[in-house]
Amino acid sequence: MKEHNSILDAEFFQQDALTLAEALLGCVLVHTTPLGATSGMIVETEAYTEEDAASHSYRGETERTKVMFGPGGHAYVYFTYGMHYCFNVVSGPAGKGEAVLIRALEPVLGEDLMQKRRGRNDNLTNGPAKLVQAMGITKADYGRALYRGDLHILSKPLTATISSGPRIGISKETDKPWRYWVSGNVHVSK
DNA sequence: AGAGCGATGGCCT
DNA sequence: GGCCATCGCTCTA
Repeated sequence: MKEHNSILDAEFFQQDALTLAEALLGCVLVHTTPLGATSGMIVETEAYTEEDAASHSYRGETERTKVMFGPGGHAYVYFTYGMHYCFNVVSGPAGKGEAVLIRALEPVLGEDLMQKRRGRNDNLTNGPAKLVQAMGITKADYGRALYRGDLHILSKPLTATISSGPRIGISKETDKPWRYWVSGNVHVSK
């Protein structure tokens, strides 16, 4: 049994994307920058695998997706819709192109800094691009190790119930219930 | 409360 | 050239 509130180690991220997507619920994402620290409990995730037509890794390794094919425990940050970034946790062993998209957080620390970064005082982290902005994550964090350093995840026991269902904003593989969220949590997107 | 849509750029066919 | 793992504003109710 892992110690509560300890930093998730490299081994933890070697789990397959579906297992990891569920295991990350309740854990706390922490980012410390010169501006201060922000953190939030992960309340919504989505799994993407190599055999999955909705996954960026589906068409093989490219310059953009190469980190997905590396070992688990690194950040996959991608740019979308011309103006937003999303943050994924790479999962599984090296050679497998899979990752977990972090879709929503419940703010824990540094809510004031989140408000400043977002330029508003509501809807801080209830969506994948929103939480990236609130946490101060950028494209420079692409490939960054999450098992050490200023961007990491703390293990946390989750007492709440987990729900699952189809992923959001995709047009393929919509039958796969690979989106997981903390049941009833107000910060889940939608 | 919910639908419609514009902004804006990289990636893939 | 078309498609997006999005967000937030605006319009209608």
